[in-house]
Amino acid sequence: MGYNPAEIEPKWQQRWEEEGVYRVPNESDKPKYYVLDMFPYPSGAGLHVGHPLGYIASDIFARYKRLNGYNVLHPMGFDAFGLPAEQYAIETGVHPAESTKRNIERYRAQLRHIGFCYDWSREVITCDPKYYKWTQWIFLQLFRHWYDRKADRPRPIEALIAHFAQRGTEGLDAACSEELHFSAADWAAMSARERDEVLMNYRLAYRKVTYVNWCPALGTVLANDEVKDGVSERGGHPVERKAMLQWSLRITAYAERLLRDLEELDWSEAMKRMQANWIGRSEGAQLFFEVADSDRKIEIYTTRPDTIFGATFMVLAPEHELVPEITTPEQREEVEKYLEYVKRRSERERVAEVKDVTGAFTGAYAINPFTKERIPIWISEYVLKDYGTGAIMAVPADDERDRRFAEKFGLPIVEIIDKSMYPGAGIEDKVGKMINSGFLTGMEVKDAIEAIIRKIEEMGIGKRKVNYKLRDAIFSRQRYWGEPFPIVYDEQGVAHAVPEAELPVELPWLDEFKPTADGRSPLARATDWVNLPNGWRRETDTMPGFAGSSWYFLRYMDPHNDEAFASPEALNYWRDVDVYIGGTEHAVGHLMYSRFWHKFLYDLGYVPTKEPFRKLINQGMIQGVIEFLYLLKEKEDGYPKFLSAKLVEARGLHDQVARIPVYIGFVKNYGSPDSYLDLEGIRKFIEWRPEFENAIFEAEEGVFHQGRFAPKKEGATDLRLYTHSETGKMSKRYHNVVNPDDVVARYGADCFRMYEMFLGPIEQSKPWDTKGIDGVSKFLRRFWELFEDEKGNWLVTDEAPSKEELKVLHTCIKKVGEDIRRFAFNTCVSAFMVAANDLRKLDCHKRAVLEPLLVLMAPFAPHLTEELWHRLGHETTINDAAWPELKEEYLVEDTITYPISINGKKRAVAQLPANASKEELEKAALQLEAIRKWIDGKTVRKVIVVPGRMINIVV
RNA sequence: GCCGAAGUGGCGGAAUUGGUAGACGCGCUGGACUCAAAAUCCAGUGUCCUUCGGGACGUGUGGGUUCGAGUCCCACCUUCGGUACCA
Repeated sequence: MGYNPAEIEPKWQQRWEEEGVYRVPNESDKPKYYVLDMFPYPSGAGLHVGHPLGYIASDIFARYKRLNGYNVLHPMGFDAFGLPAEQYAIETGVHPAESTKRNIERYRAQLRHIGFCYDWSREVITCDPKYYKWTQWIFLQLFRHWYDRKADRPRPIEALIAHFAQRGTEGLDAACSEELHFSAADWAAMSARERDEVLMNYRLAYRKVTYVNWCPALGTVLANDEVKDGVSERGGHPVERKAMLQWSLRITAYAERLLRDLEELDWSEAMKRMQANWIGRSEGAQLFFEVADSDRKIEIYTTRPDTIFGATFMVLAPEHELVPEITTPEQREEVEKYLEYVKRRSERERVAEVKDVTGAFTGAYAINPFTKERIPIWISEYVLKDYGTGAIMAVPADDERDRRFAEKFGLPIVEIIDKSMYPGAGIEDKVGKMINSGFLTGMEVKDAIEAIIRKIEEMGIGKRKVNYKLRDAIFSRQRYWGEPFPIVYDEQGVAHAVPEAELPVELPWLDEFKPTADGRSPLARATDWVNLPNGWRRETDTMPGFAGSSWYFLRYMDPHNDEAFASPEALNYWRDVDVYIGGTEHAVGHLMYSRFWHKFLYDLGYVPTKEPFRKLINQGMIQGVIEFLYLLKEKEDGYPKFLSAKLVEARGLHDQVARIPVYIGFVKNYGSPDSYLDLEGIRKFIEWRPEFENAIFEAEEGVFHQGRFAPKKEGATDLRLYTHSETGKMSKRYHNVVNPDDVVARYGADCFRMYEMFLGPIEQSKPWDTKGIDGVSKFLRRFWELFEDEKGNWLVTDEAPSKEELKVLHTCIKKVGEDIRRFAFNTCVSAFMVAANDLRKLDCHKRAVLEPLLVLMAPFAPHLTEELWHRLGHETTINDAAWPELKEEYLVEDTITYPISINGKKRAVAQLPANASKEELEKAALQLEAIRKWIDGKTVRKVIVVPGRMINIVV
């Protein structure tokens, strides 16, 4: 009897599954609605309580939409290719396919326990050959197309070949890596190999030389976040930048459209701004500087061509192709030393470093086309090869970094802008009057920019250009656990697409996952697979994590189709994702790539919408508390020694201790400032980390060593080894993962769902704290008791509800409806609590009130409401009920409680009629006793009355 | 560094459009029930002062706009996310 989630939840989960309650058809008279979660990467640690936050929110919204008459697509799947599984394989020898399968099963079971309304028949797993067949297929479409800027859409590569055969590059305006110029005759004379290289310059999926973080000691390529301070995070081995021929995707061809189409999206302004900044559109000029005493030219891009008279030196990216050529013999040694240094620097370090600029002089000079002066050419890490042209004209007077560079290396600074009439304008603000600038002198910056560009174009040394910070996406990984490329190379090294009929190119089974000695992917070891009978060879790189996740939302629409990635019928019915919920950590990467792929498929006529995700909701992270023990860096008498955090504090030993994360299950008062290990906790800790078996543990009360406790204080029998608590990521490595299964087992899924929502707004990050969950649990029991008392007596009656009871109900209908629509689920839970409290006070057990309330709460607590719904006599699922209609007439009040302020400070409240006029309200307020005492003897200067809101008297 | 977000009681948070700051819940305090404890129920709970009427202060810090600012503007501090091979 009574509310027993352990009984009703598995029962309903099973029945829903048996009856296919959450199966979604691809045809329906109802309007469609697509609610999507960012699918998880199934890590070995399992789901923690942070993951379901967004899933619960989307589940509530999907259920809400279904109750409002929509055919709702709400699927789930797994992003299953990726680095961690491969890393795990290298460490343990367990094949990624096996660990991934196991992890997915665990995730699936965990998700099931929470009672989501997923249509599991539509599950998508990116490492499944049936799925990645189509990832490869889309890649091939990219490979087979180039972007025609005139037509503003991709066209088949055959059209480009025809163009070259007829006219060479003449009249071509195509997205490319490098502007090429050749004639039809040149094209005709090219070898197959040369033609392949030319076409690579235009393909949307193409190969070029790019740099990777190569760690010779580990024999592997590292992700940027695996590199810290120029060495590998694991092991601290040196890392260098190594050039490799790799696949890239020409996302830059879509830069303008990716930027422009942001406007029509229902995303937060912050998110749109982040995407826009990532795309980084700028307007400026592209121009050439001649290298002195040479026929070489250096191409630069600048957003400030107006400052060219102040360009007193040039800086090239260290990797710039002209560097070896122009470096003079005297400077060779210095330049090479500098290149050696840069090789060890990560890209992030290179741009982030602002305090200390570094560089080297090449010995060569360029000619400033306007001042005609010889200006030195330097190289420096702050100029990046892949941004702009990899070369800049340095204007120390008007650019912060250039100025620092000039100051450090004693280069001339020529002031070119007078900003005296713009007080407060920063060095890089585009305002001021030009000085020392030849024909530009006296102009305003804005006019000067226009004038100089016109002049540059007139002189034929450059042209106006729009540039994007967005770079093409490197699409090769020298890894095993990813999609193989559907590409083969012939004897001459020319890339060919694998015929569509032969897709998927399946990933061969390997037992050794380390890359080869020269940095090629582990797949290179699968020689039987790599070498084809006709002498051709397969591509051995694999695709990155974002390949499979860039289009998975389309596959859910028609997940078992073997003829197409999804049928046109399914695509035309579901169209796009109406609401997409996921973390901000994907703000740029995943969302940008998905938008790019989607636009490409749209251009080819495969999908009916320009954008994949109409509305985006960003969910915050649920953080964990990390509990650290302090371990002295110096051993004491040869024993490791742990100190209570309070002792470390008192003795000021922070510099002399290391922090060892401890499993939170051992810690008393977990999460509070005075969390600690007692003797029992220490024993568990030693059992868990046997290497500390002989360690000394010292706290205020005494010392524990080798199983014995020596009290410092008389009579002490236990100690408190205080831990240091910090909020941070919930992660296996900090041993602070809270498993939703444990919470569900203790409180039930409905309680878990509501508590996660009750914690706060979904878009905010917050630490997980189990303490508050009792409140929600208590609420659910009280809610149940509106229907059935503890003794099992059914209380629901068919009496007509009172006006007051209807007001409680309709207040809740209004609040919950509004709040679900604005994704404020935390306040919905409060609204349910308020309603339950009020109804309990009114001793209301009437069906006419409770039944609609049940429907309101069904999205939040699906099991409990389904159970009570059936007990009320319904035979069909509550998911097919109708959302209760709001009747405003039950909410109107006769009187309103007005706050009355003097000079903006509240001094009194008064019940006044709701229909009173401004004048009546003013009069009533001035007559109040509590108000008179404030205004007596003063003049009332003004009375502000906002009907329905407040009254303010100014004296 | 750059881009983005957030700072409100002891804690999670509420205040939707510039209009009663602290809804709802946790915790805490007191009471009821109980041999006792748990559970449950009732009452109180921002801080300080108080003659117990009330008063002063209070939304990261400093300034500003306004009859009125948690909300708008300027500057700063702190924390979190991203920064292109973690997913």
